[in-house]
Amino acid sequence: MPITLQDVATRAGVSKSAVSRTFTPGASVSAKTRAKVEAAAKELGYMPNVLASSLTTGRTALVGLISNNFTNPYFLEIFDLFTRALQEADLRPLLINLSAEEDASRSLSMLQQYNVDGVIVASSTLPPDFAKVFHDAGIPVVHAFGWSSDTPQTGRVSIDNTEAGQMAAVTLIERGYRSVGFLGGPQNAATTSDRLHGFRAELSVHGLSPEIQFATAYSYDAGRVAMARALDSAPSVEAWFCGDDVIAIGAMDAAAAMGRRIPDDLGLIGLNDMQMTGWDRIGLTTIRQPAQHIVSASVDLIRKGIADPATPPQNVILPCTLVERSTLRTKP
Amino acid sequence: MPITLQDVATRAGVSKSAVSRTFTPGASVSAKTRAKVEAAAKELGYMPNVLASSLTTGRTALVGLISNNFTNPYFLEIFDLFTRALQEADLRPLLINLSAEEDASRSLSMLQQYNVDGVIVASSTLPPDFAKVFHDAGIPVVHAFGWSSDTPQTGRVSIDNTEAGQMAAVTLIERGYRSVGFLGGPQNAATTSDRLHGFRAELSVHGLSPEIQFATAYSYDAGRVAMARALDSAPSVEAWFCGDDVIAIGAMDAAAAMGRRIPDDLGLIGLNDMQMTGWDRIGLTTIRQPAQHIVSASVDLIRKGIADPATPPQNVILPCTLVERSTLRTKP
DNA sequence: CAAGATTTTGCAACAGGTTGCAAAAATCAC
DNA sequence: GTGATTTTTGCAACCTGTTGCAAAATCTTG
Repeated sequence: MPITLQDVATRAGVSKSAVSRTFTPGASVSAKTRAKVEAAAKELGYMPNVLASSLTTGRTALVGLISNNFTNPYFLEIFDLFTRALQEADLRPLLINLSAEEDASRSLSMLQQYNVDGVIVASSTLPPDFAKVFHDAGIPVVHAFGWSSDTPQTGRVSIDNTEAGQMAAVTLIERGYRSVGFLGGPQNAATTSDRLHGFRAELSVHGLSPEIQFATAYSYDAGRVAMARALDSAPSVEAWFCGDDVIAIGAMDAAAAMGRRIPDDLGLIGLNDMQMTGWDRIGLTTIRQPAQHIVSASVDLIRKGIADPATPPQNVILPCTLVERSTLRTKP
Repeated sequence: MPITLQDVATRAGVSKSAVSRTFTPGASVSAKTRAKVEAAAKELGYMPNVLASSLTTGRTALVGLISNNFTNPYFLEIFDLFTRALQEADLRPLLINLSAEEDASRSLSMLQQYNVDGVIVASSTLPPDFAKVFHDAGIPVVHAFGWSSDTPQTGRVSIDNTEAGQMAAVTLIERGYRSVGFLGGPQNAATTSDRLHGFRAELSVHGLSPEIQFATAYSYDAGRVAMARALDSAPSVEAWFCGDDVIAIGAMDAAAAMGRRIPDDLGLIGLNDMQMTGWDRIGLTTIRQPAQHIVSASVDLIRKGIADPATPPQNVILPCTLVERSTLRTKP
């Protein structure tokens, strides 16, 4: 049913090769034959079959986009950015939702069957060696939003989470908070421990040390229960640095439910700066990840990796910035 | 580099055909050869190349997942459900973000190049004939979340938006609201007009007719500006039926900003029941779309369409339900 | 155990392209 | 215009699997 190379060749009165070359950038075809072929192709409505050509070229333009953060609204923004950036680069995202099983090797074999050109791991909770599996299999890979301070074996694009933690500490201290807490995301996530590390280090410079709590997930509910627990066990803490905006929102609601007013009775600072933190009824002060840049840098890295598989893995670390809203008291 | 059929065949001392048949369900292979082949395949770590086999079988297990709602948090829930359901069915979502250009034929040719087995259009704003393009090209397609009352040419799974509008009207009337408004999504969306139609019809039974406003998008900002305008032009309206939860949240904030307390001074009812409507600081009363069912029915339809391309397009219409929270006054 | 029926197997063609190579055509230099 | 270059072209092999077909092997049955 669909039009093939051969059909076009016959129609244009040339060989298959000529047609193939017409559609291969940089191949040798004379202007005349190219014209004939293009005319025939247009008449017939021909579209080369990417899959067939991938057999010989080894290229599919398919990129695995793996994430396990399908419940954090921030990631819708991330997916929006990624799909657009990939489309722009003429790459097609093959989406994998890892919420269920987090087995890298299963994803790997699936993506290998489809001959993906590269893989983007968009997750703050997947372990750093998750991406390594792809790298070891010879597939260009970049882990976005998940940089941590341990050995960099694969491409990474992220903020420096240690620095983010430090920025949170600096901010809280500036505002005169002395008794502060860290309400992190899942305890085993590499990003969480980096953030905690930076937060702690900066505090200790000022002779302070934080109360510590972990939410079990990057979600409203997890943030809410963690904060309820925290308010109970450490009621005197004046301000909390939350591991993520959505956790912070859960925390806000937990605090409100216990009659604490924000920011008068309790300060909160989040991380990410997802859109809805700017909504009136949220107004969360937060540390902004440069999502747009992280995404475009990731796609750039993948493109380079695809263009030249010998490219060594690269790390890109981008700066984050404070976004002031209304969950911290102003300078004392 | 990767292991091929031939490698396994040589290793196992059989022909390529034998290996191929071992991996083809229902093919004729003796237990002995199957065992030999499986052993060899395991040793070598062989994985059949889906793309190569798609050449002859015509099947890729790829499903185009098209949406243009990458800014509405509700759709993250939808993507989560779809990716899981597809994975469960051994289908792979090839994601297309149509936020930029909404040209069906471009998506079509892209997806044709990849030989997708089917297409799911997950959108409430794309026109009903968007999906038709795929259907006409002989690709099984289902339009989820976008059913409207016009002629059904393709598979559709959705709530009955007319009924949803009616349910909103019934609810508002029950609560004693007499002066009500419709704050719809984009005016040209088929779902919007159905909702308006049902809303209006039910009101007219009671001798009422609604104030009408449209937001320019399904987004917080659009809802906020539309409501600001609405409060200005129709300050006496007591309750609004919003086209969507995120619009409703924007509307809540606009009302709050103008000093209207909810639900005392103004009632609001949304549609979708996305997770965050249940957050304390939102607490939106809304009409729930059975997202889980819509998704699983969509995937079922696609599977049927793939299994037997002669299957006629089917429509599935699922019921919605009211979820009471705190943006409507209680019965008078 | 032979004849017939059934199952298993390998060959070779095929799916829709790409590409190295040598022949053919066009271009250039003189 | 001729020979040397350069460019364009088609042939045929190849990419990785699948499948119709006929031959080979195995199983039935009397």
